[in-house]
Amino acid sequence: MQKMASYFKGLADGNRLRILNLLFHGELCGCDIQYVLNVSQSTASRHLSYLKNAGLVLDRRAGYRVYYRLVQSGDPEIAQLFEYLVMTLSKDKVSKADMRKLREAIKDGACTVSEWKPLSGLAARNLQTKGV
Amino acid sequence: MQKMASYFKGLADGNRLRILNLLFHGELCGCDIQYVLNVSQSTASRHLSYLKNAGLVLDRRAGYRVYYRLVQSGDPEIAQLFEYLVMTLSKDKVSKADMRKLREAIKDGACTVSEWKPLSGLAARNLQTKGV
DNA sequence: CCTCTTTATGCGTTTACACGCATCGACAGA
DNA sequence: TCTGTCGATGCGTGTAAACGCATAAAGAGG
Repeated sequence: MQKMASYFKGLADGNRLRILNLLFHGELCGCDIQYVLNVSQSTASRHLSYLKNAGLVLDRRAGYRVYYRLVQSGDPEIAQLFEYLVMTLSKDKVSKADMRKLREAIKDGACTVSEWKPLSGLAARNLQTKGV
Repeated sequence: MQKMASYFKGLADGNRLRILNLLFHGELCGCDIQYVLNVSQSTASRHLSYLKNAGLVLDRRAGYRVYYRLVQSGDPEIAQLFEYLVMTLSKDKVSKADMRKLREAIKDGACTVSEWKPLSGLAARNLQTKGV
């Protein structure tokens, strides 16, 4: 019961739902998530922290990046929850826009799924985000 | 997206999950919910309020009681969410205990589903709850 | 060692819960 | 109208969350 509440606490925020929606696409590093959501770095990091603590997301360090991924169905309850989320979020307007933005970013050289071209599009995008 | 987050906010608390679990049984008045959860009256009332505002629960006044029920699938997203909850909560230890307590209460004369025996077991239970 | 990129965290501010106590308001029945 | 039962709400307290800014920490690569 407390575990269930913890899962739902993790989902009880628009930004975190957007993050999960992106992670259904696959493993992502923090900077790409920050870029798509267009929030401050600390906000992105903290939301990822909450998702980890809620037991919904795992992370993995690779160099100076950290890659985040969904917990892989240790729990049947989580697996079914993710099924529900995929089904529901896929119809959402914001989710669709985020996915488009993510695909664009990947095409331009984001650092997804460990096969990133280092420091190509990313640095430029960060400058852009900061309005420089 | 914001609507989804609102639903999950409604579910992000153990007591509210317990309430929803009870409401899967059917319409219930506030006093019975308070009795089963064994929380203060204000706590029960406020949680019911949150569930209403989250768009998960409806209420109906009948005399000096208010009956609460689940929103009936106006939204396919809610219907599927409830399906998930029924499936998941039914396996939970606390949920099972609550359901047992509710059935006992109904047998003893609680005011469920509009066919209540007025003021029989209920007043006694309230005194009991208050430790008198 | 120094610098750059990425991520985590301390700080302050604001808002939202969570809880019980006490009280008010709504209603039914005498 | 008076009383009893229910439910909502104002109040105070304590905790947690959300956000950005600034800074530290981790790692890569000169």
